[in-house]
Amino acid sequence: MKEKIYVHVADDHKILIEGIIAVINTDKEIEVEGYSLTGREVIDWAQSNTADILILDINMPHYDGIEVLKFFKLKDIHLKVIILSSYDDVKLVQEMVNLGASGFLSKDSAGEHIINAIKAVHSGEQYFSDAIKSNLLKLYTGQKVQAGQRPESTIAHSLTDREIEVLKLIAQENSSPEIANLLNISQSTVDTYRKSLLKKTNVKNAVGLAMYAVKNKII
Amino acid sequence: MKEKIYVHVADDHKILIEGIIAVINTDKEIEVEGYSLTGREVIDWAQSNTADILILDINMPHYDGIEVLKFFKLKDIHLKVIILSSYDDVKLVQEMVNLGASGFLSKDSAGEHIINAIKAVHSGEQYFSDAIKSNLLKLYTGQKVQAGQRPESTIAHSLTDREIEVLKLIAQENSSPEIANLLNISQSTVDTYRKSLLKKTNVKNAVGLAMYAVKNKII
DNA sequence: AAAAATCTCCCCATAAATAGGGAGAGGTAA
DNA sequence: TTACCTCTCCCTATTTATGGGGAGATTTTT
Repeated sequence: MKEKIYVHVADDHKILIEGIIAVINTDKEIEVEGYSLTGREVIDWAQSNTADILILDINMPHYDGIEVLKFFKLKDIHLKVIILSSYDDVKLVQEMVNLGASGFLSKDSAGEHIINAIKAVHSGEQYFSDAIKSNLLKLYTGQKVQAGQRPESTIAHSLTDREIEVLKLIAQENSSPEIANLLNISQSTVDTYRKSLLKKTNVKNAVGLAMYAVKNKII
Repeated sequence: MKEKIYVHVADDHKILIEGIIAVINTDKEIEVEGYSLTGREVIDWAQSNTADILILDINMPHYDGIEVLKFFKLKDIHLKVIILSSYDDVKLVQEMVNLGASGFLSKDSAGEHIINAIKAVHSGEQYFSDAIKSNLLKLYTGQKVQAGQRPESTIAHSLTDREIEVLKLIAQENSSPEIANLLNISQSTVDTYRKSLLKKTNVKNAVGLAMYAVKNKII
């Protein structure tokens, strides 16, 4: 008999976690080791984890999915991560994959896909839900997207790390002087980021930036 | 033996639906009659429904939960509805209850609460998750909130029609001069609305207003 | 009728955001 | 090496936003 695959689930909605556990329990090869309700819990758990795979929601309070992945990278924690997202956003997928995620599941997808994703990722492959794959293909037309290989690319007008940081803080109601303090840079610099953000996202003002952040799940 | 309670589940995330079904199946008195993935499906289903209770997500594509409730009211469809929301927002609860919802469950709450909510609502009571109740109490301090009775609304600081109009336009990236033009009022007036909006919603700036509008489904 | 709420407009003042420009340091890729 | 990108900072200037106050006209509620 095969050895079991141990999975940890992180999502701020308990109902969803219970659903995932219920689905996973239908498969004898996979076992849920535990779950976390916030990003902070995930990070605490990861220090001494025993699971093979982490199923990670992007939107969580106290460190979101992106920050969790960044933490893993920083601390050199090598854990196979399957992202669970409400949106089939390609840019988000790119960011996640670049941060080390091995799979990307849309919450729209049926439960059975979780099983497939877990097994694929556990055996070293990458797994993307169909909606994601077709969205990816739409973007990379002409460019070969080989299975299991990371698309390199640079999507038009993609935001830099620092710009995303500033964007988050803008969307969290911070003013430029406040952001300058939080990031320990001068207000001039923050204003420079504001300008480039407005240009790149093609919105009119800070409200537009906040909406952009919401749509693209940056916050 | 008691007769069964038939439930219909509406949410755009299939995984969550499966989770709810799994949880409900642990109770012998309750049966899931079917599910819908969009608001439009719910409306189609409601024309010839056979269920006792509808569990309704607020955020769905093609007619959201609020619009579904409005449709029920319009068509005089009397169906016991339990709202499923990501936010414990009191104002949202108020709106939902005024639109005829009988219960309000946060997605953060554990699965067992669904069972309790279904049974309570089926026997004619109202059901609110604990987070909601404590939030409500915070608002109605001093005012008695009797179980099973609809709070007779007018939450402190509810927004006026005009304020909501202005709020929408702010959230759509318009500046004060632009809004003044659009509504054919002076910029001074628009600024007055901005001020009262900031006070009532207790956010810091226009970005906060936009986020408030998103959370409360005003846009 | 009286009270309350809503919509409208104005004054003052300061803080913040937007728009244009330039520019150096450091790293990466062609 | 050259070219490019990113991060950082500055200057100038105008437009918006915020915060405080007051107040008349109309409608709704009590």
